[in-house]
Amino acid sequence: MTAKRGDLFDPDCPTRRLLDRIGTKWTSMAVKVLADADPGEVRFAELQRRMPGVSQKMLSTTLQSLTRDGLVARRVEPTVPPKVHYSLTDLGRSLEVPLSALREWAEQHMAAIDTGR
Amino acid sequence: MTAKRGDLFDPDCPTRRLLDRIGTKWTSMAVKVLADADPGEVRFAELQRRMPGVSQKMLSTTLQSLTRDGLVARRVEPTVPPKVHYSLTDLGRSLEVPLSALREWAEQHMAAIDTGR
DNA sequence: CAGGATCCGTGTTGATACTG
DNA sequence: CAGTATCAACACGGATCCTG
Repeated sequence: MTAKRGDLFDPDCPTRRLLDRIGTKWTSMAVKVLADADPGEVRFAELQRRMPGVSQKMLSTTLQSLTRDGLVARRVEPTVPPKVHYSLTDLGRSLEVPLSALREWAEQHMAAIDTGR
Repeated sequence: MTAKRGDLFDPDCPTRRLLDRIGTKWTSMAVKVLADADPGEVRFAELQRRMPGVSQKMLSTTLQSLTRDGLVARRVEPTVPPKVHYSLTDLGRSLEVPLSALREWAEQHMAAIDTGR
């Protein structure tokens, strides 16, 4: 609130806080998997299947964080056993725009970066 | 090459590797400071002055990483004492485009995220 | 002036086991 | 199925001292 807009040097700078979130190991991958999901909704186990290497704990933590931040919606079917569906919110989808721009840049230039070293 | 444990989700995931870099604590700030720099070149001590809170070690580490990746150029004046100038490369400047889009998103939506919790 | 070397606290990640 | 709980390992970041 009192932080100046665009002030990267403020500890509460929004850009840094955003990068703290999408920069964590599994967040960006989860967002992409959800964005690419065919029905829009993906269940927990299916998410884990599409994110090779993620542990249950980390997937759970990641999804909780994204849900708290309003980027992901969580819908529970109270069946036995329960089914939990995750999907991007409007906010999450809006993040996809700059994020996909970043992905394009990454895909175009990271190879050059690797060979350059 | 033998696959290492933990990161075999996709042998080529440039996006995550990019986020690993710009998601670290000081990288995005360094890029922005260099992008906004008036003469384009900034010396080590000046960079540290413009990045409140960064330690010598972290600034050094950050700049080495950026330099290895070809995002930052390092120019040394062999004087005594030496002067080292840092600047963005063309590649670094091209990253500024998607990165500034991300900054705009952050400034517009992070407040909503905070209030939403 | 620029940055390397070292030590260390802390947070994040991960493996494993357990539960409603 | 969809998590939670616990413990251990490790990388990150910070403080400090040292050097060409």
